[in-house]
Amino acid sequence: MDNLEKPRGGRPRAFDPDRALDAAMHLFWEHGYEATSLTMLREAMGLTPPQIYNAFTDKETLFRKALERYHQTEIGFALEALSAPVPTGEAIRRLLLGAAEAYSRPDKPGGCLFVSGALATSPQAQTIADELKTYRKASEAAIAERLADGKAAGDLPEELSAEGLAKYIAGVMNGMSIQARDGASVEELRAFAETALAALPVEGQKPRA
Amino acid sequence: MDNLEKPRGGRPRAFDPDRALDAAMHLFWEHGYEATSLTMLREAMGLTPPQIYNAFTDKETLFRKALERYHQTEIGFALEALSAPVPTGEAIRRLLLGAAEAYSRPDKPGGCLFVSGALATSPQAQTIADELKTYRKASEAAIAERLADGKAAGDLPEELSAEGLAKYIAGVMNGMSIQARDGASVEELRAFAETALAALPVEGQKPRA
DNA sequence: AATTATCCATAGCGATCGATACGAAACCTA
DNA sequence: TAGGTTTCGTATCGATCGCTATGGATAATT
Repeated sequence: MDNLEKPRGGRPRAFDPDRALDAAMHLFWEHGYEATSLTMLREAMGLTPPQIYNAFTDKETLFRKALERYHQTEIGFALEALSAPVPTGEAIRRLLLGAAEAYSRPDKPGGCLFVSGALATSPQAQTIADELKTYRKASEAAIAERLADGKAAGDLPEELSAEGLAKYIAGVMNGMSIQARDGASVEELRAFAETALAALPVEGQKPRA
Repeated sequence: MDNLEKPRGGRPRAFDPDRALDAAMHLFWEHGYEATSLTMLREAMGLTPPQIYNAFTDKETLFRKALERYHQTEIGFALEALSAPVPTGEAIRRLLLGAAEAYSRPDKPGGCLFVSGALATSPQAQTIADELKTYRKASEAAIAERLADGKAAGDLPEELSAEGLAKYIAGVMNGMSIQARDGASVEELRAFAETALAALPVEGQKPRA
């Protein structure tokens, strides 16, 4: 962490890098990497260009740090759901319902930054698109691992493909992200999640109905 | 259609507008609206800027015509599936399996133009993003209508929400679009579709297995 | 052949993009 | 207090963005 190891001397920063990064993250979340201009970042972060470049190197590095911050502050529900000591079906249920909440917060941009941050880009930003794909693939892999554990625990049928089902669950979350961006409410996303859960090969502890 | 009513006189076009529009469509499909520059369009369409602007007015109009062309030439499977004289479950099945094919053609960009064309944009391109959202909402509405017909025909339980299930199916297709963009094969997308179909409240005519 | 209309190619428009040069200001160490 | 280091604010940089002015070329119409 750069902002922890103050080397020595020099004029102190006149702003809080974490607050600035937070503003940048929300802007990237809303408009994506390429469509977010330095002018927009300047206004949202309340900084001058040299302040931004001195603290975050360049736009690409700023975006990557925004990704890290998003991962740490906005989608903890995922790791929580996948690591909770509950049956596999319940874990996936918490994952999808958590996404329903996280993708439709009123004070946040809709959907997931990992999806809307850079889906279609210019050739110059291909590395950014690849980075986001890596994040999405990592999520999918984490789900697959949880499902494999579920198979080992007897929660899921032995003949099931953990990778295949993980692709479905990750894809459902991506679809929820698009629906959220189209204005779906948290209730609609929850209903979406419940419907998606019906496809799981587990004896669903159905919602109280 | 402008290209049908030749008014009279004048020097004839030295290019085929439909071929040029096709090249533009594929470029927008791959890179999205904003990230596709006029330079890229020039090279792909084999035209000079004045030729493009004379034939298609401006970049935004060109994109809108590309959307129409995409709708007409690339996703006929959807209307076909929804209007086929088959039970509702089979219609949705054809819809999702058709999407699996259409989103992973080797000679085409992955996914759906209506999703990747403009998901996160600059404020200047908000109208374009809204236009794409309108297309997505229209697809969802078409599915909801087919589901309502299915309820009337007794294919689906009466207490089911056609709109809610349509949101799920449309969202699943959006999710498949993202997965296709991440390199999912047609087989993986078909498996995705089959899993998603298991959530439908119909006696599934399961795949021959 | 003369007129009119449309398209072609060359060149370049103003605006915005991401990123910086510069020198003054503000802190620490010695 | 002097030296060293970092950030500050101001003013831009060259490149690319979408787009167009201009004038010659090629057709149908009269």
